[in-house]
Amino acid sequence: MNLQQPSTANSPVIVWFRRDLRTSDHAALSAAAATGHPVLPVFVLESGESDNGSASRWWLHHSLVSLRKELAVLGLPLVLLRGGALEVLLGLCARSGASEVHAHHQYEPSDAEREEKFSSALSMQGIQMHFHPGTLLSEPTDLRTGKGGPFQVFTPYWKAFANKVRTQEPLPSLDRVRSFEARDIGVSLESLKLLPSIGWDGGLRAAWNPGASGAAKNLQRFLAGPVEHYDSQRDLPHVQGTSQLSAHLHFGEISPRQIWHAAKATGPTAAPFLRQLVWREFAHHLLHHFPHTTDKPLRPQFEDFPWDGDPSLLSTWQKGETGYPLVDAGMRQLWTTGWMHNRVRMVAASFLVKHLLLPWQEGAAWFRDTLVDADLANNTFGWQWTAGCGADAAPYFRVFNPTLQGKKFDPEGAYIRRWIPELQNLSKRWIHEPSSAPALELATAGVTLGRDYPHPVIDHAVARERALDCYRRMRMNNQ
DNA sequence: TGAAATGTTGGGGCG
DNA sequence: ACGCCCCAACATTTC
Repeated sequence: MNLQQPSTANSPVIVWFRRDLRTSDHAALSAAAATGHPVLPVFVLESGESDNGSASRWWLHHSLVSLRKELAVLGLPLVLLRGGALEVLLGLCARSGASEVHAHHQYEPSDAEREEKFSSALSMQGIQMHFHPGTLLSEPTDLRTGKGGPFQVFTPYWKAFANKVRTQEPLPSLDRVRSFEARDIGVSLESLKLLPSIGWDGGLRAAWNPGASGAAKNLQRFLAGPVEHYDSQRDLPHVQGTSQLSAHLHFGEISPRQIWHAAKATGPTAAPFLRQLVWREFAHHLLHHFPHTTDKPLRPQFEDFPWDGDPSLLSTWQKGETGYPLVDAGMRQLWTTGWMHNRVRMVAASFLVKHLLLPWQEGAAWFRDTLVDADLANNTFGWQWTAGCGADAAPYFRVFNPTLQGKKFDPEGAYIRRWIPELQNLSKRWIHEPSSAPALELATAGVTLGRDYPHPVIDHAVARERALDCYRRMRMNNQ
């Protein structure tokens, strides 16, 4: 039976916005516009989405505000709906008489299967569903090892990427687009309740400007200077030496190929930064081929690793009260701004799994809850890398010394002072190890350990030995 | 995209 | 002048 609705020149084409909240270099929007039909942009808030931490929801709210403005420039509305996307889209097609839906692919576990399901369910109703690439520079299945399997080590992946992937130029920008009259359809942005009910979001507002224009601004700032010294400065947490694009990229407010081409145009010095973009590709490649790694270690010998640290220390870590300044500064930066410098992420994450012996899954969950850039693929990859149980992983015996990392990457203590004001007046000699500072130094700086700033929750040398011991035991058990 | 322990070397103080 | 020792600086190995 043919259920196809009569498609007229006035029947709309729906653009289903997902994590691609931009109007430039937007394959789905461009394809819809090219049909000549009126275009109906829609965003569907689904419950139970993986990125539903409060910080992430805050970002989404403001990103939708921004998208609505951008669409208005093209003469388009943005319809907001909530519920299961399939039901919602079917309903919207029926109501508006649409016969085509365009969207970008997404790449989290079960997305591929789900997109299959969408395509067939919609085609049953005579509606064409088109999923476009555009969220990544390469599809997760594009690159294969010589043996035909997925990569598990970055360097060979990087080589294959450099050899095979040709990144297209971004799409030409759109002029006005024919719009579909969407009156009386959809709900208000406020009713999505994405904003926090109590005002804890001041730090986020001060730090970020969600949306495509904020993304463009960060890219421009980065390419105007920091990109040149990226290799040496990206590890300094008190310097704005990184692109600050992670959250914008996660929500698709800017496309990876826009970044790729803009960076490349600045010359050969952009190479280290471009390589960093390919880590994102690698993380998505891994998650696609090993979807179970969101909660299980990639390397099976870690299945029953004894993560038997004191569970009460999880909240100590979350609050930034471990007594190790670099770890605490990072955790407080995260809580306040929804973001943490990457070098500090490595140190703070290593501290949770190796010093505190708490499961990396707990850390990953906390990061998903609090990061504005919370991204399942990147986050999963990063945590497994840190714990030593993932792809291209840090060997387990590589235990970061948070004090040394502080001295090395924050030699003046500027980052510590920014996020731990109670240590403000401690000299750079002692700011990374207040618990070793002479009593006079502490007194002069007005710091009483245990009152103003905590004693270390565990001694570094002791923790290191304990972690190495667990590793040795695991190796024994797997022989 | 470590850190700590251990090993090696070479300059200089000193008898 | 010579050998001995100390130890800082660097290199290598181990976890």
